[in-house]
Parts: sequence; structure tokens; C-alpha cells
Amino acid sequence: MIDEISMEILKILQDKARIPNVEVSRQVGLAPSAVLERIRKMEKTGIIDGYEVRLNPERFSRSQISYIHITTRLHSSGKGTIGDQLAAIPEIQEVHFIAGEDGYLVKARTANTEELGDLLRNQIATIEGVIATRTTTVLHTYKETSRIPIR
Amino acid sequence: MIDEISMEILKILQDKARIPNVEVSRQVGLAPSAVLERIRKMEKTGIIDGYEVRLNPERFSRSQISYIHITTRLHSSGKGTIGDQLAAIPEIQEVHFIAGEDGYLVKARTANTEELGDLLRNQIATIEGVIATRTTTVLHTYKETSRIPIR
DNA sequence: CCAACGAGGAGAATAATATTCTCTAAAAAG
DNA sequence: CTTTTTAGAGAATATTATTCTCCTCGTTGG
Repeated sequence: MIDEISMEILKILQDKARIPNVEVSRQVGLAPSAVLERIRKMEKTGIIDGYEVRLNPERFSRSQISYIHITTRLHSSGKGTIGDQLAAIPEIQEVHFIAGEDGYLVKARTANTEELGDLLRNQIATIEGVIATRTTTVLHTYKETSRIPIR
Repeated sequence: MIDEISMEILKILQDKARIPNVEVSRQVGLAPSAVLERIRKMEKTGIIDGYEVRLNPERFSRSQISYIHITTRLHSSGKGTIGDQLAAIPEIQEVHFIAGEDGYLVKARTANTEELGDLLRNQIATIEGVIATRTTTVLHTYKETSRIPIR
């Protein structure tokens, strides 16, 4: 369903999403109109979900990455699921329901461990059904990408 | 250093990085040339790191997210650091050196648990200095974004 | 207090790109 | 075999990007 040329196009967009269409067409050897049509189609069918800017976290006081395991009561009451409540917190970038621990794994970005503490105390611990948390703080990041490997 | 207008611009780009410049300029109320200059400057100073396309993982057989804790020997020999070797594996999107466990936390994307097993056995366990791994598989994802919260 | 300087922005001119549309070829369907 | 559908080329047109000049305003140094 996605042929070699579309793969080429996507690879180019993974690197430089703001590249002009005409430049993409040059690189893949199709007419601009053809490339445009392919991209439109991939946007429409959901292969392409959107385009985003990649910002430098340090410039926005978001250098501290932490992973938080959250243990929950099995039958939580409260409004909405715990997952949704966690997802609503801006500092939290990822919320996963995980196997084997009755709980969630969450990725947070804060300025420092100070703010991390605030987050844990004021935003997470206060959610109905949360029993305990275990936090893993990141000391150094070797790689951090959302790029999906495509052949 | 980053004023309110630049924030506006960045917020717009976080949503739709391929939006035309002239449209941004309309939304923030500056001339296109002024917006262009601001964006160029932010690219140059590293505030903006790049632009990327967001693809649908399911369309590329990358639905299985897993987090892998990797315990390592303290003084590893081998070529390069373990972190760099992990980072070189395409299925691995994140490699973090973490506090308190002499090891790494790694995020992997595979088609299924089958492939996850392959990854663990053939690519991770074979790295010199790796003592043990503990894998957390994700059952459901509520939120997954790389967007940095900006005020 | 005033002049020189510099940063940023407006606006117009020009260059480049995006988009649309028509035509055609080739593949798929019947 | 036709018919239909799909995808691409290429040209015309619309829109956008980029450059450049001029201007304003805030800052600095005298």
C-alpha cells in the first residue's frame, strides 16, 4: 500500500518536514503535482498524522526527564480513568498502561527535580486511585527521537 | 529572550509545522518578513531544532511499545559506551542513563512481542557489559507526544 | 539632553513554490 | 477486449517565500 517512492517521500519529511514540495519532487524524480497528490493522500488516509517543530528542551526549562511508575487501585472510582487524568497534565508527555503492575508508566519533563517533586505531590498523588509512585530520574540521554523506523 | 510573539509562533508550529509563513504572520499580526526573520533566528540559535513529520505507527508495524531496563557492569570494556551502542539500534527510540540502577532505560518500538524478543536476544543481550534486562510492555497508550509544554 | 547606533519591523518588488487542471498512459476491473 | 480507474506529466495560475530598502523606536555613550 505504501510503495518505494512514498517511502522516499516520508523519509525526506522525517528529516526536514518543512522542505518545499518541489524539492521533494526533485529528489524522488516525480512531478511536483504527483508528489503533492501522494502527500495529500497519505494525510487523508492517516499515514501522515501531522507535522511538528522540534524544540530544544533546554531553552524552555525542560531538561529533566523522569519516568514514573504509578501503582493504582484496581477498581478506581473518581471522574474519568486515571490514564485520562494523567494525560491532561502538560508536563507529562507519555502515559502508558502497562502489563504486570496494575498501573501506568509515565514520562515527565520538568525544569529540575524540584518541579518534579511538585508534580508528584500536587498533580499525581492527588489523583483518586493512585496508591504509590516510583520515579526513575534520567541522568543523561543518549538518544531521544519519535522517528519511526521505516525500511 | 523569547518574547510573547515568538512563543505564539512556536505554538503554531507545534501544531502545524508545515503551515505557510504568511499564514503565521496573519495569526500573530506581523509582516511575513518579520516572522521569517524570527524563525530564522530561532533556527540559528538552536531554539528550533528541526521539523518532522508525525507518522502513524500502526501503518508501519510499530505498534508495540516497550520499556527496557538494562543493567550493566560498572566498568564495561567493549567498543564505545553501551549507551552509544544502544542508540544505534533503529527500533530503540530513547536511551537514557538512569540514576540508582547502574544502567539504562530504553524505549523500543516493534511490530509485536515476537520482534521484541528478537531485539532483546539478538541486539541487546549481545552487547558487552549488559548483565540483565527487565522489560515492561505497554498494553495501551493514553498519550504520547514529544511536544514540549511552553507557557 | 542629545546624537549615534542597532534591532526589528513594514511594505513592495522579485523569485520561488504550491496548486489546479487538462491530457495521457497504463493498470485493473468487468 | 472494452471500460474504468489510477497516477503522473506539464502548463497555467495562485500563493507564498525571500530580499531589500526605508523607517521607527529604544538604547547607549558622550
